[in-house]
Amino acid sequence: MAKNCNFIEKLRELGLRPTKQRVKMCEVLFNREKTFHFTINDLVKMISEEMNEKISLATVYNTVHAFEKKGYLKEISINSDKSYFDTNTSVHHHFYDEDTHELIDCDENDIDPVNIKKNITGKKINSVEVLVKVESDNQNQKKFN
Amino acid sequence: MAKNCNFIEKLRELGLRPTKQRVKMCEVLFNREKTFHFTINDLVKMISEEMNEKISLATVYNTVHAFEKKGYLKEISINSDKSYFDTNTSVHHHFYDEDTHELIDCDENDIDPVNIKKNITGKKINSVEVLVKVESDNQNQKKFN
DNA sequence: AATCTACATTATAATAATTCTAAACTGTTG
DNA sequence: CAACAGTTTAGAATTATTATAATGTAGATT
Repeated sequence: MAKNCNFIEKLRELGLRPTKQRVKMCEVLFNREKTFHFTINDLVKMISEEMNEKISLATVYNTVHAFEKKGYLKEISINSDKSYFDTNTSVHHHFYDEDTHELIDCDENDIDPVNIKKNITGKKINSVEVLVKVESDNQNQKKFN
Repeated sequence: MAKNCNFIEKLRELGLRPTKQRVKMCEVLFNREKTFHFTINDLVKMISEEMNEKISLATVYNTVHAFEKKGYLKEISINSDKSYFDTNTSVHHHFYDEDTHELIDCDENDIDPVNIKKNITGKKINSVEVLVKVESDNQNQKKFN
């Protein structure tokens, strides 16, 4: 769909210099049909699979945070040892599969809007996130220990 | 309220040896009117303030996880660099103050139950958590930069 | 096109949270 | 009270992330 030159233009619009590392990361992150979730580690793997040259880990962190600050990535809250990011930056909720550690988007229609009747005085709401933790439902399959 | 001997008895019931470290941690965590939130760091500080002897960091981690596994502590999801725990293990939601990094219980009546209309097939729901991120609402107070 | 400069990248070190390890210690059981 | 399994401990190891400081480069200026 979008070609490199588009990313170059887009980066410039955002006030980010279109370095080859950033353009590459745009391709990996945004040049696809569907949005997806990833950890920094996932992303490093994806990049190295699609590339002969390597992008430094520090650059991956820097660029992910730059894209996040510009609103093109969203960090997702999971109590875990690592951060998850989402290329879907719209307001939506998640299932988290505790078996596979996979993060899955909730369809907008699958969870009714959360009704917050009372907020904390003097504070404004920045975001409302629902995290539904799920696990395989194998009643038959007993664990050995 | 509950005295040491009660904690000793309680620990034994749970199949946890009532070592002096565990009893001490019970006092710090559960011997109070209100439930509260803490990080491991907070807890270590609380313990050292109330004690002449120290409890090893590894033991604090071990014991917190033991209590969590037994269902007397709950880990709370916040995208952050550290884990938050809650001595309130009932189903309830949270406000997270992004200014102060404070975690505040939602009153049960302040958020309507979350209605999940469609789950993932073959999976059972372990938990549903709402996290409402808030920030001070000072329209008047402009930021310099 | 050569030069300049602020912004970027990089390898590496540093930090922080957490887990692992293996030795020493201690409730509990017989 | 002896024995053993479960615990604690200090410190090392691991993992995720951020900081540092030298080098590289995009884009403006000459």
